[in-house]
Amino acid sequence: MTTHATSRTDRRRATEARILDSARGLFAAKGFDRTTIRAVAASAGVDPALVMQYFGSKRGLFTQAVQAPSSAPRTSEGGEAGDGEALLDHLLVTLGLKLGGLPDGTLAMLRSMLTDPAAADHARGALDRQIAGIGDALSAAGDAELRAALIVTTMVGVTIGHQLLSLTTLRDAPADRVTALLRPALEALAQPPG
Amino acid sequence: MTTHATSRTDRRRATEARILDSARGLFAAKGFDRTTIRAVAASAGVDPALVMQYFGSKRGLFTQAVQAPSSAPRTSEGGEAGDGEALLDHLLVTLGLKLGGLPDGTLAMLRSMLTDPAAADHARGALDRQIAGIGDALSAAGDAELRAALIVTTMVGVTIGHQLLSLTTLRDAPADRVTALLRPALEALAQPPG
DNA sequence: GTCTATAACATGATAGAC
DNA sequence: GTCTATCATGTTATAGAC
Repeated sequence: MTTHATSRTDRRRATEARILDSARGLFAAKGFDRTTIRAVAASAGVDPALVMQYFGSKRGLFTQAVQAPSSAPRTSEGGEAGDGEALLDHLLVTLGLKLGGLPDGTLAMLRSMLTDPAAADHARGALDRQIAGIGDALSAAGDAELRAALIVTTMVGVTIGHQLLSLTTLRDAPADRVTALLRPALEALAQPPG
Repeated sequence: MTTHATSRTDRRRATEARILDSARGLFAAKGFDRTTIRAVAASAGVDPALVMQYFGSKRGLFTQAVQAPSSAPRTSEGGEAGDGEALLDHLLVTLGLKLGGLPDGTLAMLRSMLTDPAAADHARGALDRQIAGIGDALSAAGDAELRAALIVTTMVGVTIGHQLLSLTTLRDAPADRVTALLRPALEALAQPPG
């Protein structure tokens, strides 16, 4: 009778994943401070102490939850090759996906980054890296990195307005219309001044 | 001996203002959740109970703190007249001021709006109103309001990246260079597509 | 291995002495 | 009017029973 279809460590991994899913969802919806271990445990159907046993602390749970691979598309952390035109296409496609719905891990970080210093550090690092990558691709003239920063912050602003604030005008606008209107603006930022 | 230079109600108003100033600063720096009544009272040099006596609740304190006139320039909640060109100038000047330093009341709202539902409602209302105003000024073709929303969210994103996240590239960039680079992008958003 | 019980602490709010 | 003392609650985290 020791041959079960699900071994002990399998079950352990399963509940661990269930806890991480619940945590991601709650962190994304309410942010770090307002998400309690109790609520995560209840949502996952386990005891609060078990969450602590597995992840050590609330911060550890948050870190693992936002970094976990989960089952969602990556957020373009890969090759930033090609010329400016291809780069813009890539950015707009990425933004289109973002507007369609961001993975909970990213939402959790976005929501917490203004009030939780650790999340702020994490977000700052990720955005700075993205800015550096785009800045390299825009290496044409001076101010390339500053222009890259404005491109990134623009997309962050639109994403926040749409996903986290639900601004009425943005909420029910089709994603492709948003990207179409945004394209000339990003092109202007991608081009060197003068 | 009843003729003091500062009457009783004068002193009351003075300490009330001091409490509001401390609250604004802390709410701006740490957000609603992580700002405690005790910390506000300590910063203002009064007893925590006095803060409750004056403002009833933490929420009441927050509301009065962010809405208080304070001694800072208004955030362009006034006449949105003129043609598109003048509007853009106005927006860029406003953004330039924002980059120079936002009033604590506005910072407090920006910082808390992603995690505190009440602050989110307040911010959504203010931004929706601003979008409607700009949308009227852009009444040229269709999508005017959506383009206005993108203009506003762009500025919000840049402001957050600069003031709240301190993205390294944006932090030490001169404000006038930022506005100069941003102008063509906002112009592109202000113009009807086609 | 899992959960009950509780420790240890911080917070917002209240009541009552001075 | 101002502050001391406290309540009631909710939090993370720990120890020990099952």
